[in-house]
Amino acid sequence: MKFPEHDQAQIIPALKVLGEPNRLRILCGLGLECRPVTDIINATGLGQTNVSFHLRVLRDAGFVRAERRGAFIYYCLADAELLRILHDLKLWLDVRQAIQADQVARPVKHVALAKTREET
Amino acid sequence: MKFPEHDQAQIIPALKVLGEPNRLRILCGLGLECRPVTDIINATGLGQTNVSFHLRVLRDAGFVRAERRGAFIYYCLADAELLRILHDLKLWLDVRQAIQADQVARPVKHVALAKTREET
DNA sequence: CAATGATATGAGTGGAAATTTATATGTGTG
DNA sequence: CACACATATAAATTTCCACTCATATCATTG
Repeated sequence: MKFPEHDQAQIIPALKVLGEPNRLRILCGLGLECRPVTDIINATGLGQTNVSFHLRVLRDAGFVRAERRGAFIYYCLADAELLRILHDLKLWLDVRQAIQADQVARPVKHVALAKTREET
Repeated sequence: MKFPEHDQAQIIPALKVLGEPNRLRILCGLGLECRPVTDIINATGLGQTNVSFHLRVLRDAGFVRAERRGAFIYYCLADAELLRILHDLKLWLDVRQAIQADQVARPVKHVALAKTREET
């Protein structure tokens, strides 16, 4: 599979947005059912201003939708499919970790970069 | 779909690693065929030390494999499947962008956050 | 083993991004 | 319309991370 720079440039911002712990937490805490900001603040324990900041980033990135109802503003996932993609990544990482654990377990000769001088 | 904090903690580092432009460029430039570092340096135009730094991050994350052959060290993708996941994300973003462009096109009433005072 | 080339590591620095502090905007309610 | 509440924005601060500079390690070759 090929991945031209143009496509890279497209996903980079998305990866940056998702790669921030509090932001991902907010995102994953959100379902498709919309919730007011105060809920999110309580659920996460983060400061109001901070939550607001992250919500804006998530909104700008198109990951969440905002909807005003009276004095409140409700947020929800723009598309739950995103979670599936993240889950895919998680599964891949699981497999990877298993493989690497295995490679460490039986001392195959693979790379020896940056060797610590034990025996010379 | 559910995404517990434990799973989030697992993917965060991966997202961080992938979210850096030069790193992603190195990764995507790499195929399954291994290449020595000098090749990567030339291909990217980055400094040797910088490339080395990013390669270490990629290696620690399990995204690339390193293999020594004589004085050279060859790097390649640990698993091309990763590119598929990134591609999945790209496709999702494509769809998202189309949807949002559409929503901007016809002025449906969605949110009006942070209104700029044009008419009052 | 001296010298050269390939790559890695460590300390230091600058800039960007996250968080906080302070304040503004917007909305129901008496 | 004044007040209280929900949320957003701006500026200031802190935290983090990519990049560079200097140097170390490792392998090859003479």
